[in-house]
Amino acid sequence: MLNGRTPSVKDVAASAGVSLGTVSNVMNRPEVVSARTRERVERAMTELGFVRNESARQLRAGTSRTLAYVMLDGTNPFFHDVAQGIELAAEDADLSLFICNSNSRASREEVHLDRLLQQRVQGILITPVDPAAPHLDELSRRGVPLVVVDRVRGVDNCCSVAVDDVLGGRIAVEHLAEQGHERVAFIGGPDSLGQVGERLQGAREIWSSLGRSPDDLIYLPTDAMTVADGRSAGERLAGLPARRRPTAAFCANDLLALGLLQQSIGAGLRVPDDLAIVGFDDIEFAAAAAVPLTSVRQPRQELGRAAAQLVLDEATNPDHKHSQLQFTPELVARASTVSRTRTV
Amino acid sequence: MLNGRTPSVKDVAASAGVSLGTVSNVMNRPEVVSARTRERVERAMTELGFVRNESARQLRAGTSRTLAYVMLDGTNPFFHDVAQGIELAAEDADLSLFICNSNSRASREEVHLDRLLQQRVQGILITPVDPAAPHLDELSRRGVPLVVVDRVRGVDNCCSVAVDDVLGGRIAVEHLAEQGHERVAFIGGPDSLGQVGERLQGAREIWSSLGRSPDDLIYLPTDAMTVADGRSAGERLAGLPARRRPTAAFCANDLLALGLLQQSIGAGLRVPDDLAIVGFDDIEFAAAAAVPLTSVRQPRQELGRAAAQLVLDEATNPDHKHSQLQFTPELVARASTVSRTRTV
DNA sequence: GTCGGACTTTGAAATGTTTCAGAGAACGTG
DNA sequence: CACGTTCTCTGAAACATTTCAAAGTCCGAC
Repeated sequence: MLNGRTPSVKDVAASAGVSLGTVSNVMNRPEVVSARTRERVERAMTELGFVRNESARQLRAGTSRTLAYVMLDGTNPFFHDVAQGIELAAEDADLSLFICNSNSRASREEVHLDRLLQQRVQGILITPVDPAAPHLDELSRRGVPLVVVDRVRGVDNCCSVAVDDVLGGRIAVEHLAEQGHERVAFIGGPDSLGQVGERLQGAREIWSSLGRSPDDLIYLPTDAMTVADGRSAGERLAGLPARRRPTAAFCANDLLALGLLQQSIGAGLRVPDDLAIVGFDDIEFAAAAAVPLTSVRQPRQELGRAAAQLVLDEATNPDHKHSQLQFTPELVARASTVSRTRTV
Repeated sequence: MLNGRTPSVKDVAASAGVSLGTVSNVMNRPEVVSARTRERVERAMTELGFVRNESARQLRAGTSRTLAYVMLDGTNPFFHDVAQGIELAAEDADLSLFICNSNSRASREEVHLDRLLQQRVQGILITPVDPAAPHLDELSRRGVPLVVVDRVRGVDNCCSVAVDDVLGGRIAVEHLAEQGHERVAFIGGPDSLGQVGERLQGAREIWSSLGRSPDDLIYLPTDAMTVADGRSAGERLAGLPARRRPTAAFCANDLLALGLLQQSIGAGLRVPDDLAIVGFDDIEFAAAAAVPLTSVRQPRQELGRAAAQLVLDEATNPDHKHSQLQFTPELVARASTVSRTRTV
């Protein structure tokens, strides 16, 4: 009857001696079918090794069972933690999660979005290359539930989930000031990145509100936020005349901080005595560094989980209101700023 | 005409004044339709904002346009690099890649596989929790193209891609011996993991072939292969009586090595002078460590790329033969074993 | 007995594509 | 002007599900 073909509902129905509709009922509302037939159908299903064809289901039912996350940079563990949070929420809602990676390339991002549209996914979470990109508006216009993660869009035409970056900058620099540092570097870039700008802004705010001179908060811009950029920032730092050289650095993410840490130790500096370092994100590897890294923690999994919940609300709740969630970052002090502490 | 509905081929056809079939032809074999109509149809498509419904396409065409990778442990960057390699190959073949994460839980793995089956993905790549699990046989029996990545299955009923772990163990320990170490620790576990066993075996082989006593190669088993396990191994190492204490450690992966490095430096040891450390995998963070880590490099992206090619071959080539690809690992010497070297 | 209701099951329609045999049109050739 | 070719286009069938109105069955109450 079925020669090699993978068995369909029809085959199951035939084998169990019932109609198509009944088999479908067994799968979708088992309570309406009598125990006797249900059993018979279930036996037939396992005997034939039946596996529901999700394409057909989706085509007819009109609703897909997957969410998607387009992450920005696969080499930064931060985004994997966010993805993990999304996955947990998706699992709770019994959905699959499609993870894509734009690798910071707008063109790649567009290709992914296009495919996801074709797939008719139930909702899209994204950390966009450029939050202002028109193809994101396009999505909203089409009515695809959309949540921007770890970024914010100018307008409130979609949900977003992020952390208060200004506050993050404040607490990082406040911590350094408390440790007695009088000259601090801010390392990060490009400053076209909203977050970099905001973290720097927070740093400057608290710095001046502590009565320090703006000249003592030195901005060392970087091209990107990788470990390599951190290393080269370290070299630039070392090249500064001793009088102007900061005794502490606040890096806009942990990758930079890790690079700076490596470069500094390699150059024979003691951390934190010669140079204190604060990172941002608090990825796993921050705590695992040779000198455990002080970092501004983002609730990474929570970010993802909350974003998933928003996208689900938009997908299922007819009177959904867009909202911009903002989490509060938190300083985790470790040995890279606090001498003789062994917090891990 | 279409009230709120997303437009279908039928709508495009109506709007362009052609038949369904012609619209389909424009999408799938543009060469058979005249330039004039093609243009007209294309205009209609953009005007209506038509997006092909992939479910319907797949249902009718019988073939899906996605591959899937079920990764073992999302917290280990190694697997993300593998995934990246797969993604590149998928991109070349114009396929989407579905990334799942079993988090080392067999139950989670099964859920994912089940969904992928329902999705009728074109092929599955997997780093399984247990390469001998019966649900993997199940897949082969169903005829789903399957490739096991970074593991090998006992029998040759499916393709696999891995690295020569015995050789990896040999070159790591050979390197340490060359550096003059007389007592070496092997850190890793559980040894039920095939790879751990093989790396240990390689270590032992070369050690004895160099005429050293088996007593001087100390096996420190761990519960898992995380940074935390590396730290606790470091504590156990420190607890050994000075006479028996190794001067070098070979860790079965980089996470362990990073943990060991952190613990050692925190305890005031100098690396490599007091303790030399070799890792395995050569993840990005190995090179980024405060003391850059010597590691046995696996060609991570290549692994993924090769696996993807195998799965595609199985999916498309009717006389596909299963093969077990084995890559050759390579030692990357850095400062954690070689004093006053600044290789990064 | 018959009726009404509760509980099951059925069969056909619908979903949005692709495919393919064949219908039409256009045109040069004999 | 009939014919064969070549180039385009069409229309219906097929894919595997879900849904839902309607048909059946059973059972206790009157």
